Amino acid sequence: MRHYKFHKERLRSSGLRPTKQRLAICKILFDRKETFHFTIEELKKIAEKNISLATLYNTVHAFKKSGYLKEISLKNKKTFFDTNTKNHHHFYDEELSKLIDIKNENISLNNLPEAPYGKKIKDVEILIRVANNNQKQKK
Amino acid sequence: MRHYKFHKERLRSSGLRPTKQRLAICKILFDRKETFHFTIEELKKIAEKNISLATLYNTVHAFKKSGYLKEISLKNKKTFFDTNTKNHHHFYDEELSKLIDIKNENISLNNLPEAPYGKKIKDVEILIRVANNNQKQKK
DNA sequence: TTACCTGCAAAGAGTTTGCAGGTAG
DNA sequence: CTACCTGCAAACTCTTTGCAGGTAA
Repeated sequence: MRHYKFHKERLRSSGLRPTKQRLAICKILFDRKETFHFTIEELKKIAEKNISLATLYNTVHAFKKSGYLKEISLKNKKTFFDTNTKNHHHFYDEELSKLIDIKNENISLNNLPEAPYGKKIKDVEILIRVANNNQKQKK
Repeated sequence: MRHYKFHKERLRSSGLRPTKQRLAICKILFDRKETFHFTIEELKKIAEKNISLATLYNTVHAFKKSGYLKEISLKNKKTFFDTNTKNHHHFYDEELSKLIDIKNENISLNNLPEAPYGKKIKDVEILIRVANNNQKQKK
């Protein structure tokens, strides 16, 4: 429970009370070195014991709203979240349903197109789909 | 019914018989100059009269499988399809739930990162989210 | 104590499927 | 005539919501 205070802080600043279920969720999401990509279902499996879906959904959505989590655009019907909220992009392995961060120095756009009239660019998301080397390249 | 033959051809090569419902769907999707972006729900609304959801889903999925339609990655829970199957990218206006094609000459990546070990790049998808100029920039 | 939180189960939204009657080849 | 197709409604999956009992402040 090393990061307990940060967890409480995150919850408070998301407008949530620090309950033991929510602290357990924080531990899973934020007590790790690596970026964590997950669906609610996976989070449920990891938390397992006794945290209800309702609590998972409401906590995750509060974190998303306050900027502690980011949602990723995918074709998948399940929603993916990312604990890395910095501007960055992803590889997506459809076979494994796994996301992998792309380090920002490894990718860059050289022409950002102009937004349509009256619109402003909010965000750029690049998704690179990958497959195993030994498989057919185009589905 | 100018493109009738092409519609039949598309259906045949997707393993489907050309029935009048499916020809009506083809007309909506392919008898147009502009790229068409749609959800099944929108297609249903346009077709209206008498085409069932089952027929819409099975026809659209067959076209996707045979490469006449492309599915777009979005956070949206509804699936978006695109009649432009060439490699290209999109603006997405979340307020209107509208996709707009980006012309390929207006965008380019200068460093494509190396795929993770044992993987090969299949596809790159860039999504640029836009909002009205007079609104808050970050959600 | 009071407002907020929890788990459960039911309701929603989008998509998929099973089936009995209908149609293309 | 046969295999495939259609519309309908039921089933499924993921997500959201209502509620009655429980907990943080």
